[in-house]
Amino acid sequence: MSKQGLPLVDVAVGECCAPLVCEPLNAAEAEELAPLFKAIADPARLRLLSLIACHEGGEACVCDLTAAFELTAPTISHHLKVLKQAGLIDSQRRGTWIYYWINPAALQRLSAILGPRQITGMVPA
Amino acid sequence: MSKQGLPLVDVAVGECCAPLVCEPLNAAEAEELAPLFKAIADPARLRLLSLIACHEGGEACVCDLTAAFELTAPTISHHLKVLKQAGLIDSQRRGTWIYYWINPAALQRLSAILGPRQITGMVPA
DNA sequence: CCTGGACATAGATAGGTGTCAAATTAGAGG
DNA sequence: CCTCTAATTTGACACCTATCTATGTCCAGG
Repeated sequence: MSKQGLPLVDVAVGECCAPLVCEPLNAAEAEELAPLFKAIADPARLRLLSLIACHEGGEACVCDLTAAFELTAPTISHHLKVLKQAGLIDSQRRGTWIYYWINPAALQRLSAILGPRQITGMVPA
Repeated sequence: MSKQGLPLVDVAVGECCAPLVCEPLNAAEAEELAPLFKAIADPARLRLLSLIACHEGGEACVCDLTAAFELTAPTISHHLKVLKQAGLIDSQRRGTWIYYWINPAALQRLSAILGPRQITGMVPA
C-alpha cells in the first residue's frame, strides 16, 4: 500500500469488508434496512437529498427545492415526507418557511452496509 | 512515484464529502442511480446479495439461496434477475447448477455515493 | 431417448407508489 | 378580521411490483 519506508498508518480501516459481505443478513435486519434503501430509490428523492445536503448552511426550505423540479409542490412534499419518515432528513418551521436538513448518520449507515472501506482517517506514523 | 520525505498526499480521498453532498445531483444522474438503489431496496434482494457475498467461494447456486427463504423458486429467480439486470450480480451455468456472485464494484459505487469518505489509498507527493 | 431435477419464463392478481388537482392548515402583514 | 403566500393533506388514477401457479427449458444419468 504505502511506498518505500515511509510509515503510513491506516486508521480505523474496515479491514474485513462491508457488513453485507461479512455475514449474511438475517430476515429481520433485511426487513428493517430495505425501507431505508427504498426511501432513496427514487430519482426525485435522490436529488432532494443531494440538493438539501449541498445547500448553503446545510439546509433548504421547500421553496428552494420545488424550484429545481418539474414536479408540483404536493409531489415534492410527498417525497420529503417519505425521506423524513425514513429518518434520512429532518425539518423545522421557522416563520413562513419550513427548512429541511439531512441526517448524515443515517446516510453513512447505509453507505457502510454496502461499502468495504469504512474509513475515518489516515495518518502518517 | 513517491519521493523521499515529501508532503503526503491523499489520493482519491473524499476530503469534502460524499458525491451526494459535494454537489447537487442533476436529473440525469439521479435517473441513472435510482434503479440501482431500487434493486437493493427489497428485503429479499438485500438478503440474496448478502447470502451470495458471504457464501464460500464468493458464489452460490440458486438451490443454496432458495433454501434460505420462505419464498418459491420462481420468486427467488425473479429477484436474482432484478439484481443481475442492475449489474449488482452476475451468473454462470456450470452443469446442472447456475452460480451467482456479486459485483463488488457496483456495490462500492453505491456506497461511495452515500458515504462521506471513499478512500482508495495514500501516496507521498 | 426418457426421466428427473434445477432453474427460468409466462400469466394472473393483490397491493404498493408516483403524480396531480383540489382542499386544508399555518403564519405574516396589513 | 382579511388576505396573501408557504406548505401539507386528501382523494383519485395510472402504473409498477412482489408473489404465486403453471409451464417451459436445459442438463445429467440411466
